[in-house]
Amino acid sequence: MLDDIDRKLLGILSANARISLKELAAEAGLSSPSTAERLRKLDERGVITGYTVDVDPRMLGYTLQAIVRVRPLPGQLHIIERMIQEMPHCVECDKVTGDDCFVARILVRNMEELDGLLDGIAERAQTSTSLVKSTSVKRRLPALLP
Amino acid sequence: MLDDIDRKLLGILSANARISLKELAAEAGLSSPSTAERLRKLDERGVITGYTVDVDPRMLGYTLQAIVRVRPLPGQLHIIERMIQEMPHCVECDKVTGDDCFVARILVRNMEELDGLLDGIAERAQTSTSLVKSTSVKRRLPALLP
DNA sequence: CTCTTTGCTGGATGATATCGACCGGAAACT
DNA sequence: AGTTTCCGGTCGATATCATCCAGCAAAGAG
Repeated sequence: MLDDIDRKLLGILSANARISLKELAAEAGLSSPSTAERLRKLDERGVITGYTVDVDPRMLGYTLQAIVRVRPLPGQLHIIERMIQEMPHCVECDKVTGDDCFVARILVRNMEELDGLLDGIAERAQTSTSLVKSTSVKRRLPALLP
Repeated sequence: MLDDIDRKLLGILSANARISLKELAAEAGLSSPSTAERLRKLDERGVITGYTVDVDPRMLGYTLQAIVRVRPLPGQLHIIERMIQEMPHCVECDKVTGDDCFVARILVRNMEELDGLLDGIAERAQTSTSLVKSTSVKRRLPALLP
C-alpha cells in the first residue's frame, strides 16, 4: 500500500506539516514534482485526511485537562452525544464499547468550569472524571507498516 | 493575550495547516508579511507547538482502535510508563489522577495484536480496554478565549 | 517484442515568501 | 502639549518556491 518514500513523507510531515515542498522533497530524496504528486495521491486515497496546527492549551487559558467517561442513562444516549459535540470544551470524543459509552477529552480553565460542565449533563448521564497530570506520549503516528 | 486576528489564524490553520501564507493572509484580512510575523510570534510564545498531518489509521492497516486504562501494580509504575512510551501502537497516553494511572490510545491491526500487547504488560499492570466504535468529536481546537 | 502505463527528472514559467524601507498611531518621557 | 519611541502594519523588489510540460526509463500486458 505505502512504500518507503510515502512513509518517509508522512514521517517528515508529522514533524512539520508546513515544511516547503522543496525541503520535503530533498529530505525524501526526490524531486519536487514527484513529491507533490505523491502528496496528492496520499490525499486522494484518504491516507492523509488533513493538516493541522498543534496548540498548547495552557497558552489559550485552559490550565486543566480531563478525560471523562460518560455513561448516558437509558434513552439519553443521542441527546448526550449531541451535547458533547456541541460542547466547545470537548476537543476529542470517542464512542466506545463497554459500560462507558463515551470517552471525551475536556479542556477547562479551572475546577469550577469542569464542575459546571459535568453538572450540565448530570441529569442524563453518569460520569467518571480523570484529571490529566502529565502527558506520557504526545500524539504521534503509529509504526507505518508496509 | 490573543487578539481576534490571532484566533482567526489559528482557526484557519487548524483546518488546513499547509495553506499558503498568501491565502492565509487574505482570509485573515492582513498582508503576507504581517501574517508571517504573527505566526512567528505565536510560535515563539509557545502558542503554536507544531504543525502536523492527520492520517487515517485504517489506511495504514490499523483497523482497530482502543482506549486502554492502565493501572500498574505496586512498584511497576515507571517500568510501565516506559513500556507504553516505547510501544509504537500507542499514539497518545496521559498520566491521570485516580486508580487508573494511564489512559492510552492504541492502534492495532486486529484483536490478536491487541491481545498480545495487553498480555505483554499483564504481569505488571491491570488494564481496562474499551474498543472505539466511532468518533463523536474529531480532534479540534477548543473555543479560543480572548 | 512492442505497446502502454507509471513514476521519475530537469528546466521554464508563474506564484509565493521574504526583505527592506517606510508609515501611522499609541504610550511614555520631557 | 510636544517629542520620542515602539509596535504593528503596508508596499514593492527580489529571491525562493510550486507547478507545468516534455521527455525518459522501467515494469507489466498483449
